[in-house]
Amino acid sequence: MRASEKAYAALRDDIVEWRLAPGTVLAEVEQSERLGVSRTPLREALGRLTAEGLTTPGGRGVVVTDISLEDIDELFELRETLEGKAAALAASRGDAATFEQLRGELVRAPEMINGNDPTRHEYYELVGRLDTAIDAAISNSYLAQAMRSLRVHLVRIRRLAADDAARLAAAAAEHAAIAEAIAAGNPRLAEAATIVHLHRSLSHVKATHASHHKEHHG
Amino acid sequence: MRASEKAYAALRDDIVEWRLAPGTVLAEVEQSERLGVSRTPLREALGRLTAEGLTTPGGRGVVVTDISLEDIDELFELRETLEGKAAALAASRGDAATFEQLRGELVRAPEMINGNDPTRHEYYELVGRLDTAIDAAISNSYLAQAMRSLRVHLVRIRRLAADDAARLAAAAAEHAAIAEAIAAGNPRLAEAATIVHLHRSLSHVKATHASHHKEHHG
DNA sequence: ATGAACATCAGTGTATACAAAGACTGCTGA
DNA sequence: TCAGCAGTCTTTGTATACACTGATGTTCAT
Repeated sequence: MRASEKAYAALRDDIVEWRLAPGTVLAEVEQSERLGVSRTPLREALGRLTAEGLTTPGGRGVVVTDISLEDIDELFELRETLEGKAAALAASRGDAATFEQLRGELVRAPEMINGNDPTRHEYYELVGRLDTAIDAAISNSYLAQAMRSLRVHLVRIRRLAADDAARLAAAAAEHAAIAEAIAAGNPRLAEAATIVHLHRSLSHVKATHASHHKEHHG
Repeated sequence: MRASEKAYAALRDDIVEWRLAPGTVLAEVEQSERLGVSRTPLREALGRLTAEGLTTPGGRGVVVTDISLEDIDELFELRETLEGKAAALAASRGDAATFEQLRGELVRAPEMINGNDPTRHEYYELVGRLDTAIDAAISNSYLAQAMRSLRVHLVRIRRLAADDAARLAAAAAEHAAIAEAIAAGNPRLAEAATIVHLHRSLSHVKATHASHHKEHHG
């Protein structure tokens, strides 16, 4: 594995998993020593992170960007636009059998969620497969790229919300509804189902974030 | 000016202005010598270009990405989604006086187009001001960023289309309609006006491209 | 003549040394 | 005591040397 790739993956992970808090300044020598690479590949990694919006060039060095509550609203506003359109396109252009299959798996998702894997790896992998299927179905590389660049930030936010079993089960049902609409070739329904799902996710995130805040400061 | 910035600006310009044709491989030593910078800042420039999608890592070195006719369709599909949403948000959140002012200027745009400046600098500057005003009005940095990253590719495409006076006058009228809808605070009308404008632009680009193709090969 | 193995080389990936810019500290003067 | 300034020192920006990889061509054996 290339050193720049290694540094990028490590830093990205540290930021997404909140091990590097927003506002942290990433000094080049400090990080290059910590990650065991030289400054050259480290700078390349920082450049990629900045391009993705996970870091931003601040006065001295790059700093980890903040995600405030307003940012989350903005993020979901864009996400609603992009994923709504993507779901509609997938319904128009996608292969019905593929999404019918995914719908079937999603309906049985509660079994995974209540299983004995605390990381819910199997569940998240299934949701990832739905994303991938939509990406492939829309056959629009620019839109797919735009959504990919958004997902980084979403993973970061997901880490803020407690992924309790109840919410996950509800989310699985919402995903199943999206898959069903796409399989049925109904663009407007697919878009609507996506928007409903995103709004519920947003409400959940904001509710959790508010309680976290209360817990820490109240 | 930093060397990396200089290299980035130069390469980006060369690609957007079609001086570097799609498929051209940008070898590091070759380009660094041509631009008078060392390999280190040049690599940073190539990284930024690749992040923006103007170049792509191909086997040996990075190559200038192609823009085919299908790509243009995909690009406008995403553009319709993003700019349609942006216009709607601007209508909801923007300041009416600002867009009323812009509408007035756009109505008088034909005078600029038929003026004696062959580059139509004044006209493009006015259209740019409309874009900027919309960016500011939506107050959504993620959406604004997504649109900015699209505009690079659009400039590249614009260079393909002949910007004849007739089309420019029509485009100005379409822009005026968008500004009017935003000033009136009518989101759905603003979105519709944007979609109409983009479709007409796309038709014009494709028509020009087709005739170019015919001219060269027929 | 053809195929395989090896050598050579072009070109990227990485490390490090050097240069420049900017911030912090301490001093001086009012 | 505080403002201004200079010096130093940290940190980024750039250049270059070195390492490694993959490709290409050549040679030798069959």
